[in-house]
Amino acid sequence: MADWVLHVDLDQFIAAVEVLRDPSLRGRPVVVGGNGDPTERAVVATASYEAREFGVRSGLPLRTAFKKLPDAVYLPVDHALYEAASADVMAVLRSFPVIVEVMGWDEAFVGVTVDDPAEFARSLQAAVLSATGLHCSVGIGDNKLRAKIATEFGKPAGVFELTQANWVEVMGHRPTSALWGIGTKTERKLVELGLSTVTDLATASADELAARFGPRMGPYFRGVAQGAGDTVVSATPWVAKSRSHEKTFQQDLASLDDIRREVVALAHQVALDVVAEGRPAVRVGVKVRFVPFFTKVRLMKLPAPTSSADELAAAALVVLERFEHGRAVRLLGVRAEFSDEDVEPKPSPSTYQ
DNA sequence: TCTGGGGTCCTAGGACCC
DNA sequence: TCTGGGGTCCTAGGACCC
Repeated sequence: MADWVLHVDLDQFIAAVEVLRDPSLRGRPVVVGGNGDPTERAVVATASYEAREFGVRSGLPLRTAFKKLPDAVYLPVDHALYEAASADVMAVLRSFPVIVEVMGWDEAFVGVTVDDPAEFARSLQAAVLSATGLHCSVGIGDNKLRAKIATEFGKPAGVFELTQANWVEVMGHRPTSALWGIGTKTERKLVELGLSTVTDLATASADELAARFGPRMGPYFRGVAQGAGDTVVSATPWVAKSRSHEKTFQQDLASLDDIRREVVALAHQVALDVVAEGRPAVRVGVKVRFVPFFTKVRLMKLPAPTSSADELAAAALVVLERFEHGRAVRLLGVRAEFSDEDVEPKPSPSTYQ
């Protein structure tokens, strides 16, 4: 028996849940996003595999998707429906003798001690499918990083194992953006340092990386390229460090009065979440995305912690005054942050194996 | 192409204090 | 004299992920 980290990821989760609700959608290109109106300012939340064949994928503006695929089915995002489906899936996972760490609506790490992790992964898939009608892919790893990356190779509905034994063979030649935690920006900076592949990064100088990316991130990136990762799967419930609401306006806001009114409305929404958390906010932030598309954030420590909607709104207005106004606004956001105290410290990236 | 919404973590610089 | 270095708090910005 050995300890394994499994990563369970539901296939095209949102689209799959919509097909369960309306089986007539099966086999058709389905695009979920915004209010379901593809002429609005919004992006694709999930596209079914049929839609992905036409280049429609998560993050694509709905208007662009509509140009590529005018005949697809466009649906609004239905949070409550997906939350319920997600809870059903997590309950199935928890019915096994395992530790389940939920990572979002459609994915979780599963810590398990078994002889044959592939066989166990297939039993998880079968149980999820029979209980919920949803397919999932499972990555098997000797830590979270490898399990998470393995899942991509298992899609759709498959199982893939990635450990120290096959890491270099599978990952060594790939671009660094294939790693979890390295995106396009960091990939580009690494290429500038002459580091194109995972193996390049894994064998790079830790000192040079620290000089370029900082004392923690530099060595952390190198460790990721070596496949190093956290092995601890924890069922401890997630505790929010902040709560926020933001809104993109279908028409840009030009008047300061309108901007103030929307900030107050967002602050009141945030206050509902703060009250629900049962902890007062200690900082308030305001985000403004000006036309054409540049974003600024200002934050303020509150004179005293509060959960009051009026106090949060008043603070948000004070922060709002600190922006340079004059340009039209396409997005506003308000965020409340909670105290770091009383929250368990997370292991820092440098403590990874 | 005309770019959502909700989060987390790291870095860096200035203010302030000793 | 007008120079030093360290620590902490606060804020802005960047990057990444789902």
